[in-house]
Amino acid sequence: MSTEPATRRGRATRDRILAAAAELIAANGVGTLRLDDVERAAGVGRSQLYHYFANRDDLVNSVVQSTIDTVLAAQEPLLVGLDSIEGIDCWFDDIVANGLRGDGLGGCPIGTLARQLSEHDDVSRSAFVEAFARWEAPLIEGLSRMQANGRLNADADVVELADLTMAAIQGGILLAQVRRKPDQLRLALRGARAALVAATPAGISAT
Amino acid sequence: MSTEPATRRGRATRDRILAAAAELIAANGVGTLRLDDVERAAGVGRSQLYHYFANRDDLVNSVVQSTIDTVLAAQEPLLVGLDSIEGIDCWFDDIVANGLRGDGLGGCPIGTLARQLSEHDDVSRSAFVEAFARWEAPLIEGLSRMQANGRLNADADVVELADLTMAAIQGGILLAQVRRKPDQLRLALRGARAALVAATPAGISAT
DNA sequence: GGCGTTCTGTACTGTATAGTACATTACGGA
DNA sequence: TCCGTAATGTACTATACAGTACAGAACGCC
Repeated sequence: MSTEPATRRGRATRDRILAAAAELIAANGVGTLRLDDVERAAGVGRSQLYHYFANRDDLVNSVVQSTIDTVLAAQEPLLVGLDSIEGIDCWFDDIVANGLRGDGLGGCPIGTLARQLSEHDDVSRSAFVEAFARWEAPLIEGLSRMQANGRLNADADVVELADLTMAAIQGGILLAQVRRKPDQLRLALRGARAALVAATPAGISAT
Repeated sequence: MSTEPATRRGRATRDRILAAAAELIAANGVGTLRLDDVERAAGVGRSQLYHYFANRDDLVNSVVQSTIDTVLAAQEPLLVGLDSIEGIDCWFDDIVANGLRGDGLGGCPIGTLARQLSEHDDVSRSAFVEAFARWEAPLIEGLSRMQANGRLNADADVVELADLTMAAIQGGILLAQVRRKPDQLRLALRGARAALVAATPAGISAT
């Protein structure tokens, strides 16, 4: 069974396993993750793995959860300012800057993992649904505030606008990764921005 | 080694294997594809598999290639009319209508497969890069024609517009699949449409 | 400092499944 | 009708890898 560590040392070991597994997954994907490699990378034995995690799936799920938490926590500061086009631009810039490594890889672990797992794994799929929702919520709130003070058309559907923004982010990362062209993400976000701007009273703005 | 069939019967067998494998992959993903299942589904023995395909990877790659060809061929008729907002709308409608099954699953095998494979498989990744390029080419041409006859602003970058459209499609399918909400794809396309319309002389149009 | 609990090392087992060997059957041309 | 080649059936091997067993070391508490 999966056991929470009871000592400082145990906690450190568990964290090391988690970090090593996360890195391997980020580098090579979930499917090819081997426990042998995790052990070597974390410098632990087989028995540790099964001391802290019930089985391979449990380990993967734990990585997923902690990854989601980390990513969302890192974004938190920016998420409160999503109540103006300028604030959203800042957020987009941050996503472009930090969402990908230079080679167009490594971006948004949430989307990357979701793409690999949600196919046939219903457990983690729902975890991603929740993660997306948590990520999207601040945007919906921000857009709602914009609507409240007249910076967004009254007839705009904020949820739909937020949804299409999320789609643009994920699609941009996907194309950037497959094509190895980080710029694709920036372009995708420009599309979402156009849709947002089109829903403002000003209507059009410079791209 | 992989051998091309030399007789009608052989061709039929190879096709059956390919079809069965494609269906299994579409249903359960690439990673969990077992040769035993392919055999049972196609009604063939192990020796047939290895008569027509070098190994498992070769089979998967063949499925990928034939899937790409099939999807692109099916879209062909619509791809010639992408030189007006109306034509693009038709294309979008078709993608929404045929790109997903009712439950938000099963759409665009290209993107779905790319998501699973391109992570760590460079061979098939480049196949997807090419497939995306082939798919995108007609859109780029259409937008260029629009630009030539003044229906698109002269300073618009047609490649960038096409890229962001592709990103919207893929992101929409991803969200639709993860959230099991087919509607997400439609919204994502609305975002791309807004970006396209913003690059037209008219500037704004009804959504 | 003794004792129970937590933690760790190593060696093993079991199994799923990709790949092989080889004999046998159907086909197709001369 | 015969012969070579393509196609097929079955039974086997190899192995990678998840999961287990169990003994021993480190730790924390009284």
